[in-house]
Amino acid sequence: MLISNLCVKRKFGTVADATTKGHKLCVKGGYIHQTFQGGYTLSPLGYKVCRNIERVIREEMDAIGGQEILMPVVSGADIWKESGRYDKVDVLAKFKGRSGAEYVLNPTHEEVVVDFVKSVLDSYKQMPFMVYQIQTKFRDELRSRAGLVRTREFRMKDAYSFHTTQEDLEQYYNQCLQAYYRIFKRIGMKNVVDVKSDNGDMGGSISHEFMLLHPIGEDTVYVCPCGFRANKETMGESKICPVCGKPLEDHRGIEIGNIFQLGDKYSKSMHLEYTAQDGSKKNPIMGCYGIGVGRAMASVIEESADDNGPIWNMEIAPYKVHIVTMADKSGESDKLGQQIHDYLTAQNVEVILDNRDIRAGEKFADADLLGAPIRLIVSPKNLEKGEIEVKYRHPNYQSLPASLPVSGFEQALNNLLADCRKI
RNA sequence: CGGGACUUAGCUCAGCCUGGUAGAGCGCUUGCUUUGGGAGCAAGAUGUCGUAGGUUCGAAUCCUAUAGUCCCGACCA
Repeated sequence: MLISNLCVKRKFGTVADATTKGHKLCVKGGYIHQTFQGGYTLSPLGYKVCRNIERVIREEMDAIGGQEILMPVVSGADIWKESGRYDKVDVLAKFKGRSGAEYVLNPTHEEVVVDFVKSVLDSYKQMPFMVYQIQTKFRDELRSRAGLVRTREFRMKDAYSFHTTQEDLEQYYNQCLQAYYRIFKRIGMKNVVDVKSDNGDMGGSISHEFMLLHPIGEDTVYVCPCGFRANKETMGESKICPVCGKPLEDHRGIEIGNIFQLGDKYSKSMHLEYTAQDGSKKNPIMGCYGIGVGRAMASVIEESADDNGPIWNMEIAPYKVHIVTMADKSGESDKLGQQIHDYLTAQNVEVILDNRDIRAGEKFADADLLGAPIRLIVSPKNLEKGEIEVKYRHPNYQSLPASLPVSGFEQALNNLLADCRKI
């Protein structure tokens, strides 16, 4: 891809209405564009990051036996009335069709998934299983905030598991909890903790929130050096650790995921039954597991960025390699830049080439905003030495080579990419 | 949903108090000079001044209504 053709507008100067560093960089770098209050269009750049995060999520969900499905954004009001949540969930957006039929925009999909599973589940022999989707949610919140951190429409991974016993649910719930840590680590989050939380309108018993500890977070997390953690709601007024009795530390947290043990709340209210081994009809025990994809993306930028732009890792960077060619009257730099670009494209490596006839400073500033982990600088100065200069955006890569040979760059680049993926 | 602020060029804003027919910087187009961290000079294009009413000879400017956006708070499966 040529940077001049990239359908992304990077901006100079002040970004009005952006209050956090990450939000500013998302707008400045052209990752997102606000379409309405709480609703964003993802540019090719933003959507690449989003899809990379989703790929990691899919791999980890599949690894614990998840089966991907796709449910509709809209559903009839009937299933929400059946579950009893139609008048209870105030973020539920309701509307009517021309015929007067009542619809909802699903803010979460317990009702829809139970309706689906009713069409599938007959016997205890089919359980346990988990289905998940990555799809758009709409929640009619009164206010959005900080770009993708808090929106009204957003991409979400929501997973639902079905079990014959509470013990089986708990075992799977812990598996899922571990999978969540793997996901957050792979997409480059550093300071993530899980805290016990209140189930609220979701019902059920145990639930955990995954919090990225960060000053811009909207939630308060209490953390004890002994390892105990809880969110403010579940602790009430107490600020003393119930485990060791020491005072708890306050942290702000961004809630990037949550998992719930739902029990039989939905399977019972919506009459989802299976035939047990003894021939009796029973309601499955359910768990549900959510991750906000856009919020995860915003959180990574908040946590890992410098003043010039986001710092992506190899898993989620929109482009892995960013080639900058410098002014060169002989045309040799552009020629080699194009060769490297074509080689990487053929290798299925996401690469972007900046061969614009503009000053170096603007190219570097743009490269910082795109945040590719590997930057190759092709210039007359470097060509004289027979080298391609390499710069790394991610601090973990700084020990890697600072240059590659021009002759045989293919092999050297392959090795470098392999090394980067390992770190 | 309570409190506060805002809406003028693609973006960031000035102009409004004191009414007289639209401005700057950035971006964009063209040319020349530049070219290792957002360059310089010159020329050029771009607006129903959020929308609808009202006052007035005349409204971006004053009045009313309405829509949208932002911030703080509350809310948040």
